[in-house]
Amino acid sequence: MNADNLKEKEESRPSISFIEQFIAEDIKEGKNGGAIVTRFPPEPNGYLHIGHAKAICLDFGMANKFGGKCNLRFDDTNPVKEDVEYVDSIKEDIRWLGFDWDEREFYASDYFGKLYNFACDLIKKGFAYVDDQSAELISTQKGTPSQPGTESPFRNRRVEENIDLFERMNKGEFDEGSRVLRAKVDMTSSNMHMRDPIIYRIIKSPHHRTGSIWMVYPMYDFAHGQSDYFEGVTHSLCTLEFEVHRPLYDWFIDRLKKDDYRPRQIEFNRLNLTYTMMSKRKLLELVRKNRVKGWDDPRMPTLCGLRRRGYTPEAIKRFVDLIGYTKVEAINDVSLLEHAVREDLNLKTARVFGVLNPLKVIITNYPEGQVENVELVNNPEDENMGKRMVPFSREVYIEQDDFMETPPNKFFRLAPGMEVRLKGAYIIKCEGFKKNDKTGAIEEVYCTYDADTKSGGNMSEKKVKGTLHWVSSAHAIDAEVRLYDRLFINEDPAGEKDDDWLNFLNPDSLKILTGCKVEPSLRSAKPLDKFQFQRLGYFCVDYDSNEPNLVFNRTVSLKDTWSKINR
RNA sequence: UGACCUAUGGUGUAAUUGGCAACACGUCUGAUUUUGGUUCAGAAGAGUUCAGGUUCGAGCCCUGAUAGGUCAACCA
Repeated sequence: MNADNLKEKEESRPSISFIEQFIAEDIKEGKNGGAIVTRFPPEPNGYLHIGHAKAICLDFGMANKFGGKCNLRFDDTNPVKEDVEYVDSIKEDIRWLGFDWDEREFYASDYFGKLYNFACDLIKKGFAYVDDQSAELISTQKGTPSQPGTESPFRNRRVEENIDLFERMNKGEFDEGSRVLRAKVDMTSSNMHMRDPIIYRIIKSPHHRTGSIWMVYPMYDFAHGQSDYFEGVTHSLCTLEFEVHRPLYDWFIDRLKKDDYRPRQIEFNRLNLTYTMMSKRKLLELVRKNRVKGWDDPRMPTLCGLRRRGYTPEAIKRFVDLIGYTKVEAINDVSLLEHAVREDLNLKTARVFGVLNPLKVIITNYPEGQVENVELVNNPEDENMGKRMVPFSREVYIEQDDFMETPPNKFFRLAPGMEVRLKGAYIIKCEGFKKNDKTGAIEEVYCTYDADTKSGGNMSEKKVKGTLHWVSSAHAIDAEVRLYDRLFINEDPAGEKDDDWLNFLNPDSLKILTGCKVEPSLRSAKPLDKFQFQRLGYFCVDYDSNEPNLVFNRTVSLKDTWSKINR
């Protein structure tokens, strides 16, 4: 597939999400004067992962599609969980994906004043009250989904008393947990969120942006919709679990809005990936318990982890495009993500020679000390990527897997008496090998080469079934390669148990291979450069290496039909 | 026991709004290939959760089941 085909394919994609249809209808009906404003509202309490990428692509994508704008808004209403470290990383990751919020960077904390005033307004109109009860008592009074709640004895406090108490809550006169502000909605509602939801609580920890000027902080439900309103957001896209919050969202907007404009909440399905655990809480736990080296550990499904692993933003966006947005709780197959990565990297990456498990081959009839440079195409998919010269000599390394003493049927590589081509160089024939008597390991393979079969030469039409990658032993650079097998966990998230999820971590998700040999052209490779090691997969140069040599992370393996045949 | 949401090949999504169920991934064949990659050609695989109803005609509308999910944090 070339770039044009890909473009064609993308354009031919027929699906239009229900969200797109909703927005198109709203425009048609002239709602909000035809304006389209969306927002991406992360809480700065962790790093962004691939699930967020789905939301980001939608929020920015819909704005772009309809000529609108997308705001970046940090939902920082809970100071005990949040930190500037996360703010910075979130911005970096969104930019990496290729989206820009220009100057529209907002914080829910920017609206603390407005929200406070709105809360006072609700109190004055009899729509909110201070409750002195304990969390436990409030909780039991809420009832259950099938049984209505009962009203708090403080529900009908006088307005003046409520205002006074709320002000004093904010001055720090009361302990955390001693009082809350609740909206007066309906304790008998079938929707639990409407049973006089708590809208303000006392928190005395300093906020990462506002310091200690506030002692009361709004809850999500009291901040999100209003923030949307303050910013002129028209379409507030969020995940399915917020569906039951929508009546409350609308309830607050009804009491806040002063004109025809109103934001609309639309829910879509969250991303679930097989073998992948994406709960922010659990990712944080992995980092804290040092089960991974950090948020950007290449095993992490975080955007920075995937980046370090060698994923491209284009591949991630393509994947998101392929899975679509619906209201079905879907579990997407990682193989589709991996497909998207291969599709993108196949076009972009230079092919290089690297041998993961070296086995020395000695070409007995090749002159000792002779070195010749053979010419190789960097990327058969893209001529513009040019060619390179790779040194060839009497001793080369091939992959251990590429030699078998007693080969099975359909084995097209090297075995006693068999001929293969060393890619870009000569056809060689296996004449013998040295085996360790004790371990049975093959230590060296002896071959002869046919000088007339050099690539590009006259006799080069001679056909052999197999072509091997190789690295000249005298010129090879030692490298370390980290192989990643799937992202994370062995079982699908559906089967995941909450208590012992750490045991689901795939022990094979990181294998480190040392002593790998790579061709000398890689000496100039820079961190995050990506390559395709012939027949082995796509690899990305790591930036977190204490070793003097190159370290590669395997991005994704190639489709390997041989191992399937072998199975 | 309640409210809300959802149900289409193995997986994820479509179906011009009521007109022969299509696409992608995956799987399997074959061809080309100096990557067992890529590319190309082709195949198998669902009759749309079930039962009724409306209609000339239903994946789509109606009724009722069934299954799964969400909701009872001073988290977002």
